[in-house]
Amino acid sequence: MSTIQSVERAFQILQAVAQFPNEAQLGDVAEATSLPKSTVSRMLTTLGEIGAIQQAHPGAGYKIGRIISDLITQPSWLVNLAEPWLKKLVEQTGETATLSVMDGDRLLYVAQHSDPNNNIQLRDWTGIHFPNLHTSSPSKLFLAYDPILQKNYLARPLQTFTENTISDPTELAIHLKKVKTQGYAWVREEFERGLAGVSAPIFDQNEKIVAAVSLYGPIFRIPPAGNDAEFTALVVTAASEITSHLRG
Amino acid sequence: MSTIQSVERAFQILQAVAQFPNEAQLGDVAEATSLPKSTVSRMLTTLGEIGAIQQAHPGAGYKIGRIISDLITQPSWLVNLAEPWLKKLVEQTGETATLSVMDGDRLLYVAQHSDPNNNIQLRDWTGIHFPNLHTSSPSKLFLAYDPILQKNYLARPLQTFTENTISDPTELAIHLKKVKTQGYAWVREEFERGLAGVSAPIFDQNEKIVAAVSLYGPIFRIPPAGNDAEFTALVVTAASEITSHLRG
DNA sequence: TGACATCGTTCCGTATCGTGGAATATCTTC
DNA sequence: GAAGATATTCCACGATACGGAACGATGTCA
Repeated sequence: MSTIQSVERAFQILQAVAQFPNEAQLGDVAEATSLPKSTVSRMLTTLGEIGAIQQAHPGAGYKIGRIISDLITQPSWLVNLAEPWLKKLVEQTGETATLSVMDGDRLLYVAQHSDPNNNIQLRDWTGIHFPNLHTSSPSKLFLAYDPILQKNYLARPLQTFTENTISDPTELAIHLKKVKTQGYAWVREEFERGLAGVSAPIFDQNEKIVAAVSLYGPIFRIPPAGNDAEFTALVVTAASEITSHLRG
Repeated sequence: MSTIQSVERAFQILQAVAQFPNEAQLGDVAEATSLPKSTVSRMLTTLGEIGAIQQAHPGAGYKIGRIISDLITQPSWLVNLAEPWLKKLVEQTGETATLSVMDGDRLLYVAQHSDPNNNIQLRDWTGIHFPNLHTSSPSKLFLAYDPILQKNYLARPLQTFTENTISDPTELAIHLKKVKTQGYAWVREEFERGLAGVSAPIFDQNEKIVAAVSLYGPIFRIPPAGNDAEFTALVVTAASEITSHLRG
């Protein structure tokens, strides 16, 4: 099948604009793409109206517009549903809020929000599949509430990452029983030094865990064990409200 | 001026694809955009060849392609030139390497690289204009080497951010003299708790400072004062090599 | 196995759209 | 005010994109 020349040209122009260090002039783009200035002008006008290209003010140079970055943020209904609660947790604590689900036998992070003004940030886990279920708080919840998953997981060797990692299967089973009883899970430097957080489960109408809400941060900002009740309650409440919303 | 329908349609299709939680089917996109399937098919083929849309395999659903995210990374000649050294610093230390320049009377971060495997990350400063020159290590260098900038800056009140901020103009002038003598600048929690790093200057052929290379991280991972010579030397060496390259 | 439904691809006549050179408008510099 | 540079607009034209129809591939069901 043939392709569409105008669309190919539009992306040539976008890539040319993206290559300029600051802002591109129309003549620069025409030169870079070997297209007539009238063609480039019409393309830039179209891309400008779409929002794929922007100018600080009329007459200013051109640069890549916000629409391009918006295309990479791919929401889903659960991500959309949970977003207000994740943002509220960030507002309340300044720490990083995430949403995760199980995808096969690995945890999948599907959304992450954080305070953009914090210099110390967690890396963005969105889209990442995490196999080491015993070392992260959301996946501990899935292990706690899903006996089949837990049985299969404990049958495998548990890798040790830090001195805090719970690698003994018996010890982990006891720990997961406690997680289920209390209805939330903590990790403190069990996967990596400096990283701590708490998670709470989101259930569907069949009382089945479908997702987990988490609040993470660098350990020096996270309340220590024994003094974390308020912080924990925020996450448990958020997850509980999302569950209620999910049930209708 | 008129706009280009095909380009508008292409972005309609991209936005439709972006809205699907997992992968979009051709029929889904046709429905979402109210376009005939043959039109959508031709568009998806074109966007696929460009790389703006991708399929895991033929017959699989469609999702946003890598080209879109590439458009947001905007290099410049200095950014391109410095990139190998910034990446090397990240490899050597695991910390965050940045490149910054002065833009008017504010510091501008133009590039940042970090180890993607670190959970504790610095937020991305790229594109940010930073006015508080006395609290960041690259801008201390500009203050140290540019007497006019220093004179004008010291004439203004210096804001205090932490107990480590040097807010007294006399004390700052003495500190900047030392920075110029030693040829690098450190900050340790002078702007925000937990944040520390070192910077070294890049000079042009006229011995004028044009940019600064920095290596930042959370303070618990950064070598303490008195034990930072090796860490400092890595940055000074990188900046010196870039200067040599710049000079030809 | 055959019928049927659904999805995606390809074809092709048509006319709409995108083209690009030229003219014009705007802005900056001297 | 003139000259130069940059960007915008116009418009005749034909090349391109269009979309319905036909077709091929795949999956489901009796």
